[in-house]
Amino acid sequence: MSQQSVTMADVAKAAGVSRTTVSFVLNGRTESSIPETTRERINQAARELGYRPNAAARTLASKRSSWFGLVTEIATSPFATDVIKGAQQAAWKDGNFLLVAPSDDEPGMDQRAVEKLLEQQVGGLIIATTWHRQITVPDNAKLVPCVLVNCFDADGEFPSIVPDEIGGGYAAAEILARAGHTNIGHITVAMGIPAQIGRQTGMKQALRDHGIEPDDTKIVPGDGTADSGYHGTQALLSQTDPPTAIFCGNDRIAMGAYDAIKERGLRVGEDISIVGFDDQEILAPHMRPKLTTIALPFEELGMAGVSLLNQMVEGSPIENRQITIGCPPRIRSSVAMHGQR
Amino acid sequence: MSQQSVTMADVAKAAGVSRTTVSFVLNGRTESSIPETTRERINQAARELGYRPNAAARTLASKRSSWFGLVTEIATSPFATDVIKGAQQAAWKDGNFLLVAPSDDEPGMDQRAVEKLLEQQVGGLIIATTWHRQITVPDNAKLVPCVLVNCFDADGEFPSIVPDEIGGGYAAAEILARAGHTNIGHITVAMGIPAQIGRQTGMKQALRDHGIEPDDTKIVPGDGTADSGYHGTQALLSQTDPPTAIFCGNDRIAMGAYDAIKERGLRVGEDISIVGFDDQEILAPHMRPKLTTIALPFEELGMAGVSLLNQMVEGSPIENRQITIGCPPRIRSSVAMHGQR
DNA sequence: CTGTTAGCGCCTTCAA
DNA sequence: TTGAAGGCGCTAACAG
Repeated sequence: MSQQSVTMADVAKAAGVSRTTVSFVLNGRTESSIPETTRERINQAARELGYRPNAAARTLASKRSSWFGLVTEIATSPFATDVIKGAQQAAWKDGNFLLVAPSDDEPGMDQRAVEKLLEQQVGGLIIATTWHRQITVPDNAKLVPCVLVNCFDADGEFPSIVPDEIGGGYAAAEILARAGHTNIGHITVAMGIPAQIGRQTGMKQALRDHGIEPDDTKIVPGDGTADSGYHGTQALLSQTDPPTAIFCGNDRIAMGAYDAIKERGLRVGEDISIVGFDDQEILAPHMRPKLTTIALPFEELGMAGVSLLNQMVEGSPIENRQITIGCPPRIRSSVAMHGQR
Repeated sequence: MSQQSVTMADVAKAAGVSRTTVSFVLNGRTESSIPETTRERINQAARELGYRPNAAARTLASKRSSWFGLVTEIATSPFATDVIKGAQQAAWKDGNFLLVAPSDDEPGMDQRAVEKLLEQQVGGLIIATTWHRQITVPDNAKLVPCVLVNCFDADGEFPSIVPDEIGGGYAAAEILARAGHTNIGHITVAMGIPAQIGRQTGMKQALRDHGIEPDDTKIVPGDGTADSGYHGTQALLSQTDPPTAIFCGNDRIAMGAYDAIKERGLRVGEDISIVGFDDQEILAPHMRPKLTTIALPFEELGMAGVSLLNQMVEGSPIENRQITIGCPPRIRSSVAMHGQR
């Protein structure tokens, strides 16, 4: 490090006071009130000398660092980067940093990542995943406060923050039902994952609440790819009584659905209504017609993660160990009113 | 921090040696050779006690930290996250961390970000942007080694690493020319930015090299959105001698182009060939037909950034201050052979 | 209200 | 080959 090194002692000397005094005013301690003039003198000296606090020294002396560790595979995938963004913003606001360590499928890597993070004296840990699922948390993560984001552990030992898949599925189906559709298809994401289960459950609930009996023959299993959306849509539209609306398990499925619909000479948002899920910013607003979809609140997940962590670090009791965050609808142009009531 | 605190002194005591000795073996110093038995004894003691080095103490004492700072707006945008990924991997491999600080449009914010990073004793700085462009670097960034990634400063004071836009444009046009197309349209990204200028320049060069005289009436200015691709394509296809192939300035433009083409009852990859740019992983491989495009080497940019930084920190002379990294083609299914030679 | 005094955990030079 | 001692820059009791 080639930084010039101006220390507190230097500032103290220049201002003609002791290091303690400098430490107090520079850290804005109010408990012992120091004359405004002294204060000013010190601040000025610091400025003139170009004093810059040394975070390592501070961490060492105070035994508390200004950063949290984030271990995640997200850094490796473009899908959920907003959780990093949210976490970062929240941390940054308090002058804290996020140390992000890449998570890896290779077994044991997570443990190593956590280990490195602990060496850096992180005050807390966030473990985040790209897609909502169950994980097993490395043991050493228990050494500091730790919260799970977009994932959860089997026995709920760690507080976790996840999207409200059920609510999202409900919202999606409701949009369609409210538009007058009664014959609604669904193409799922990969079977068995929380997103699939939750969204489908929510959808069925919404249908029932709107007086529509869910029909399992209208639900075709997909795998989250555009291809599965394409083929799923073809299957649905080939039924004898084809749906007038389809709730696609995610935006990419919707992308495939668009293609299948257009290929049949039908029009999305007129003949067939589509609702997606995820609200991928690169995709949804750019489709033709622009896709009505349900947003995954990644940024909020990240923010909630650090704020929960903050609470834990400060020792506040946390009331809610399983926080679920709503998935808000993004109404655009792929849904049409259908028939009359 | 609630970590149990086992220090080197503890290990030393347990192993019956001095702290110095412990420090030497734990850091793998070879210069003074310590008996294998002692070594083993120390390692075992460390393991048993659960010793974990304290990075803050190490940084303080050695005056060199194990991290680089990355200031970027990328953390805020899903478009170029791979540069973080690449940088992180490269850093992580050496046991180093990346401290990433959000960059902000608000003037002065970058300076503040750099300031915070310097306080953390970063050994070097990377400044990265989402899209290739010129920036002005905050003054304080000069205090440590600093490299620019996906951007550059006006007077080339900082080493910078950027994608080879010209080469990419050349490759795109060449794919089309080699497929036998001679009437090739182009829809640009936002006018005046390096991507637009470089790609267009490369394209024209490729055409000339293939005996095709560039025709400016075939070049329609866009703005990088799917909408501009849609309208640009309509314009192109309405010409009296419409192009048989279109080089779209980016993948989203290509997305719009697909829609316009399909709407006219033509088939992408048969009647009209399309080449994109960027290779957005969420988009390009999911389009129908899958989009042939030119990849932006984000990950490599990031990796090159930290490896250059490593060199600088170690004081190695750097020969190349302006590194440009190739944009490799991704051949998929949107280009068809055209006519005979 | 301000200054003195100890460390924090580790690295590193110097002796032994 | 190993041990002793000093110091990195800062915080935090505790005096004055």
